[in-house]
Amino acid sequence: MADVAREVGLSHQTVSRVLNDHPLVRPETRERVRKAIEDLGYRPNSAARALVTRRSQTLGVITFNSTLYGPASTLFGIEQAARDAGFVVSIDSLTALTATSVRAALDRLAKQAVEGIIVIAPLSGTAEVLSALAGQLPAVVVEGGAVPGLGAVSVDQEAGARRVTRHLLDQGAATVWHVAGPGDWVEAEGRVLGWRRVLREAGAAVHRPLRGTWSPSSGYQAGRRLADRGDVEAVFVANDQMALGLLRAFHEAGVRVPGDVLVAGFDDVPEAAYFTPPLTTVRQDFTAVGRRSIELLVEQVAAGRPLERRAVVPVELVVRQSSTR
Amino acid sequence: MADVAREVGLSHQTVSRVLNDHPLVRPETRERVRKAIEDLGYRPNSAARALVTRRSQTLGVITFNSTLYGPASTLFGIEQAARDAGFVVSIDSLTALTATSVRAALDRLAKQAVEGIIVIAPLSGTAEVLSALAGQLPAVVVEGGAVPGLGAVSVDQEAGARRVTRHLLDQGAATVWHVAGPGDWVEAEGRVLGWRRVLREAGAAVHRPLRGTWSPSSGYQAGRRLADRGDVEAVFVANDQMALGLLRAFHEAGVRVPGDVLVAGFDDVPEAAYFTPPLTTVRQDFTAVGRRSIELLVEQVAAGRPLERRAVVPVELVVRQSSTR
DNA sequence: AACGTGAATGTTAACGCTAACATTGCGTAC
DNA sequence: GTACGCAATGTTAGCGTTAACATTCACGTT
Repeated sequence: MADVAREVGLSHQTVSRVLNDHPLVRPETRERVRKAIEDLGYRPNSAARALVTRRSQTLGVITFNSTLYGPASTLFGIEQAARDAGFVVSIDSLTALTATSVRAALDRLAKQAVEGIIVIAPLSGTAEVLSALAGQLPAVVVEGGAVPGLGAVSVDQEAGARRVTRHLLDQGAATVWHVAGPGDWVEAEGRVLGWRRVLREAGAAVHRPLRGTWSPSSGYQAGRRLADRGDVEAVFVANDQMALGLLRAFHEAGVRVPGDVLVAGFDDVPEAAYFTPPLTTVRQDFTAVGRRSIELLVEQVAAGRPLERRAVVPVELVVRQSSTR
Repeated sequence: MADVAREVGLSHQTVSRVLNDHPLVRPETRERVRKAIEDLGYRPNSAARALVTRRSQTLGVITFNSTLYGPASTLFGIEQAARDAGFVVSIDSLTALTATSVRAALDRLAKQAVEGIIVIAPLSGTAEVLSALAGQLPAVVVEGGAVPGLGAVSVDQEAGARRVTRHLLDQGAATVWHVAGPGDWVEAEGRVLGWRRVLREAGAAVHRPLRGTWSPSSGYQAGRRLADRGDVEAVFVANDQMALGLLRAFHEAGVRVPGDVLVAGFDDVPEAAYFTPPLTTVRQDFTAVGRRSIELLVEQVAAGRPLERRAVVPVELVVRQSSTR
């Protein structure tokens, strides 16, 4: 910076002013400084700036299962939005989702002096661990249940489940079976709730949901069991991956979809339209989730303290062959 | 730090020594300082440290299409390995892959004073843009072709393509058709090369590859065209997503797989085993790619300058129903 | 007893930047 | 013509850490 100042015959402070768009600099001076910066290839030292301003311009993201379509897309939205807001994103992905591992991740991010944190760790237990953060550091929880004093962004799981269940009933099914995700996942429970509510309202039989792990193989197993029953008319599977496994099991068992059984999933992964048959599903706008998370977080950072805020991202029912006769 | 020093009645420098595991500190003193740090909840200021050491402990990653299974998994491997090596990872994901956007990303990362960069941007053109980096900053290119003076990690695409093509021939096909990825992708070309070579060696007819975009819909279109021909015995599709689309097209056209046509893909996404029929494919160890990238990068960072290094990650043929009679 | 030696600790000065206050100089009012 | 105000720029200090050099002190050597 001193070099640039010398080059234009001004003080380093004026150079700093140009860099920070301070208004009290003559336009002509500003230009001269800009040119000198360019000529000398000067780059501001972010560590020095962070030291004196006490702002790292960094946001931390704790994520779990980041190779799945959903979290990966959310991460993508976060990164884009953070950049637009002038922040850099530091990722910390977990291999296991426990109180200890989340705490360790929080610790690592704190060490980096992040100004705020987004947690994509949709286990019900996460909320508790994070409540320690409330009042300390701005944070947003994605699909992690409500944490008093923090931001929360979630997809309207229940509405999606309701819509897809109603759709299956409308297609003539007497009732709808449900292959749920793991019980300790917030998203899984939201979907169970919506599904059950519609069945109750419609006076349809409510069978106990089958539990899967989100993986295709668990969907496959659920599919085998449902195929064996022989009295199933419609199945709402809690995500597209499991729905794929279920379709496979049905196919092997000679159960035709949608001929014998109607099937619907959740997520709308890019592959869903090309399953056999193309899968009816609920589209989640993961990128929007990422964007909204950053909005909520940046608001807190600007306020200089955590704030309780909530955002719900709407869903969209996508009807395809697997659920239409 | 001064507070800690005061607490134990020592100088701040001794505290610094404890923090940096300097040997010349009495074990007893070390313990006292550790305790005071704990008691006071002191956290070192990374900006101050970065300022004086001129080391940010940060590595940058430029990625493209990070919502796809491959890049997302690679990213995951990178993040894990970087953490183990004591580095923090800053992600910059691109929405478009052009010389300008890559340069902009490099610029943003440079501003963050990253100590090295990994580029997951598998277009042939990337190499040129990055060659400007050679000699400047340690960098590793993933699947981006060789860049003189930089590290490069790639999956052995050609070997994978050779193996899968030979497998299809072994199953009795007179020749193998190929649905390739976009021509400007390094991976796509590697697969074309391996495929063609095996056909040549076997004296089989080499048909012009059909070009897709990696997406299921492009695979679907290719599938329709191949189904129309009626003389196709086997197809090697350049990735699993396109293979899914192709399977769908075949299904609609009444072409049975593997009865009428043998099909194989590439990647081994988690869904592949549950396609209809389960898909023969080539497994890529994306996590290993991430790990190796960090190894190569850390080596350069330790050396204090870019080094030309190459790592090739092996592949594995996974035979499933789609290619076996 | 004086002296060197080396382990353990202390002191000082940067690192590159911004905040806060200080100075300059020019136009305007009286 | 002096005083004032305000825009534009300059000067100084300090953010929290580590590097480099300085000091102290215990101990063994001669």
